[in-house]
Amino acid sequence: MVRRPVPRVTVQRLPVYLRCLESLPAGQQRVSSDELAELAGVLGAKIRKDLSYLGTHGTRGVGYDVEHLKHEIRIELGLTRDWAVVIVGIGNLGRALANYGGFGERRFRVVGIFDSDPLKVGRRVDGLTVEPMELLARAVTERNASIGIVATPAHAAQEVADALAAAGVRSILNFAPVVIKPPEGVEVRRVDLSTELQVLTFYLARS
Amino acid sequence: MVRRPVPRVTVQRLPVYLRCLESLPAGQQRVSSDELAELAGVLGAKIRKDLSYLGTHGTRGVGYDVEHLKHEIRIELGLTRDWAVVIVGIGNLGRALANYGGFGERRFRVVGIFDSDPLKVGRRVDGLTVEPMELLARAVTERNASIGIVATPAHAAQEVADALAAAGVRSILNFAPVVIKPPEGVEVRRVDLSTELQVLTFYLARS
DNA sequence: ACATGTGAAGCGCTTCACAGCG
DNA sequence: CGCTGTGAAGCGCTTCACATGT
Repeated sequence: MVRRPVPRVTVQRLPVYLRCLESLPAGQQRVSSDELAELAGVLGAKIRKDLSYLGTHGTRGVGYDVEHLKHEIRIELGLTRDWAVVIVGIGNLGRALANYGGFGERRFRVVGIFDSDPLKVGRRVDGLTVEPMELLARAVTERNASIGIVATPAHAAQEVADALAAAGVRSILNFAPVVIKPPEGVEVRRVDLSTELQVLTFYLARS
Repeated sequence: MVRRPVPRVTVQRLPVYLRCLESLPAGQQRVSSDELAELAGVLGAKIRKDLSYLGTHGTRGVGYDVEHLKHEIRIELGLTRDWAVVIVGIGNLGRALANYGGFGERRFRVVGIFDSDPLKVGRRVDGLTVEPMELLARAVTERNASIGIVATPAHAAQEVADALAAAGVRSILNFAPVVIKPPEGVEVRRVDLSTELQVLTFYLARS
């Protein structure tokens, strides 16, 4: 019960657990590890082990208090404060992300959208105006953005990531179909439609 | 050198390796594991181990033949034939996916786009017309779709996944922010913007 | 000389199984 | 009794280190 470091795989599951908890009926006060596991598509033992890293206390013979557990996970994930996000690359995907409603629910605020194409600069997307890349650095600083979303074509992604890092962004979510070399001190995660489809065809091709 | 089963993690990296190989200068004939590793952001030993599962043969002292290796990986991933894809849910994200250019390069063909909203049915998106859900089952069969993309709101995702499975789809890529219970015999993968952002804030919150 | 291919060691995560506690 | 919390075992992946082959 000492506070061991939280394994990366556990961190990746916590948002899922949180969402499952939020999907429970409004009146439900308690939940067992097996019940939550069913919703999350894992085994009960994994839920208990994962939650044990948070030092969370359920009640033996009873289960977990839903509200308390949600609160614990939110604290762990840093969701008790707002996070300012900038999006670079306002093509189809960037526009979809800018319009994505899910940001607000989780206290992510899109504070700037940027594109290098002069034809796109000035357009309005979901209440924001597309700004030129020249304004990125100042915007990140002044609006205190710590997360950058890269939705550019592959060839521009590394340069944009470096620019975001230089501007002070500490976390990058990369939607460009390319591996970015993480700038020093910056956490990069990749979301890659094309890769996911190819994993699916691997299994399709041999079944 | 017997053909052991390819580990899941290796399958997930093969598309990345393929993309890195394709990004090499046109004239380059050979590549070493360390060189490819640098591009892919991994260690050389991992490349060699991963490729060993394919029974691929590099040349000791020299490296891998680029064209041959690309071909081997494409075969392994089932990318030597076309795959028909249907997209369900034509909101911002679904529209962005329908417009996504990367499909064609990898031999994925979008053969149908569907939405339950009568106001969206009939609209044209990137050369396709949005069809009503009632036509999904027949379309999957007649157009021989094996992959379904779920881009609906969370509350509709399970139902849509089940409908896709019933229609004969064997692989589903789920963009809805919810865990889908995989229908019997169907491989489901999840792509989740909100989850990824929350993983980032976990690390932001403690640095 | 050089880079691959691979046993073996190391590491981290999953799952088991049950002690502990309400 | 029921469900959590957790050592311990099991499993799969990563990394090492070097024998192997050109």
